[in-house]
Amino acid sequence: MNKKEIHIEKQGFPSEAIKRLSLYLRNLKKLREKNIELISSAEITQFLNVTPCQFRKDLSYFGGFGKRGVGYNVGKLIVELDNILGTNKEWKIALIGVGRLGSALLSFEGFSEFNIKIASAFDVDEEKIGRTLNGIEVENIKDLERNINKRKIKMAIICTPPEITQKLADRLTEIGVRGILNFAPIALKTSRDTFVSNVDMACELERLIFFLKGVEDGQK
Amino acid sequence: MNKKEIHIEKQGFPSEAIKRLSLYLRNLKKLREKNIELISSAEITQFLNVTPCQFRKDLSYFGGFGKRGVGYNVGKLIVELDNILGTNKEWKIALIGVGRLGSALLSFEGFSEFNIKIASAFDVDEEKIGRTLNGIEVENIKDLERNINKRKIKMAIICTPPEITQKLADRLTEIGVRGILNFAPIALKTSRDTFVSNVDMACELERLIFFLKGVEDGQK
DNA sequence: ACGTGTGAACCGATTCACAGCA
DNA sequence: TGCTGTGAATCGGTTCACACGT
Repeated sequence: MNKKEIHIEKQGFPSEAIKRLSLYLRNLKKLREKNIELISSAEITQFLNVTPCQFRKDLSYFGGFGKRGVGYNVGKLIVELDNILGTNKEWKIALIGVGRLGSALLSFEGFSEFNIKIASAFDVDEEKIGRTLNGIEVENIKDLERNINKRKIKMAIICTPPEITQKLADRLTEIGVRGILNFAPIALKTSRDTFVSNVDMACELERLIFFLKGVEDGQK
Repeated sequence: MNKKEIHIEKQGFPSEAIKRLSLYLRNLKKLREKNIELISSAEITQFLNVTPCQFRKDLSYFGGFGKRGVGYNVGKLIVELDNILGTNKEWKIALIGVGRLGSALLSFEGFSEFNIKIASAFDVDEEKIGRTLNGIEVENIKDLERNINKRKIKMAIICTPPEITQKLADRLTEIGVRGILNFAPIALKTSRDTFVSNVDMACELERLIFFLKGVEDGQK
């Protein structure tokens, strides 16, 4: 997944910074649970793969949330980040393709920490349609447009076979879905105002192998 | 997931280029199936989110595989990329954490196109240990070191709860695992010579939401 | 003439270094 | 003094533009 897949006007901050803000938010919430109220950029980045400087820079794109000579108030910063990221209201997402990966994602706990809720699931398979998984009824993909419109859903996760993914993405953008997280091994083409994030697990592994191979070759 | 998570010495080419090579390889194989023998950089990148120029540049890091004024021979380029990426020999991977996501990955077809084979699976859950999923027997995580060493496995996919992930990564690097694909929502810290790729689905979605939110706010 | 291969120019992201404030 | 906030410097990756080979 990659910044270039997200089509955005110039923003003044790197798109990767947003992913890091999510990371910070998650960790701040852990700190709050431990009743830690104050934290410096050096302390919080200690366990993330981020430099203190980058942490401060990322925050500075959105404002000055710390106190010089002191650090950041954990509770206050959580509120700010919740605001910036939109985590303070629930976001409904449709999931398309209830195969193994799809059903794993349906029951993935990790989304809830960011107030993300899978609100609809679709599949082509008659076997799956009508069944309920993790509280969500699997619907017929023929009803995609109708149901997504009805529920005013603006985001989708695609985990279908690659052959049908592009057409699906076209249908989704057609009805106003503006964010797509794509797990199918294909690079989606979408209009400029739709944000796509491709997670290509095979390519990811492939890259690891490449670097591993380099090490092994070097040892020979 | 992100270039900075991979610890590498200066290579002279961007780490992202490797992911793109995988993408090219996958598409070249599709072209070969359609009996297309010759392709230009402009033609192949038409359906990928890559410019012709970037395609040529990516290849040029590893050599000149095309013919000027002509294009690239599909079959020949596949052989070259297979070589560069190490896809010409089978890679064994261990999978740790056979929850919903883990078992989805165990049966993910997409790895085979790159000659990637999940060779071992581990879990802590007594219920799961001993069961066979997609031809792989789930083993007790206590036997992690013994079995990974025995099978000379150098790579792992982690899909455990985040609390135990760091310790697991430490155990893995300890016994010589040098590549980790991490799905747990935590930024792993590892030694310099271990390559880690973090796939953090929640942060990924969070970023989509951020940009969507921007659009909606703009409309108000 | 055509499409590749590549040094140079450009652009965006990260890091540095220090001014500013508690 | 200590840590934040930020313009400036640096670094790395992408894109440009054209020389080169077929």
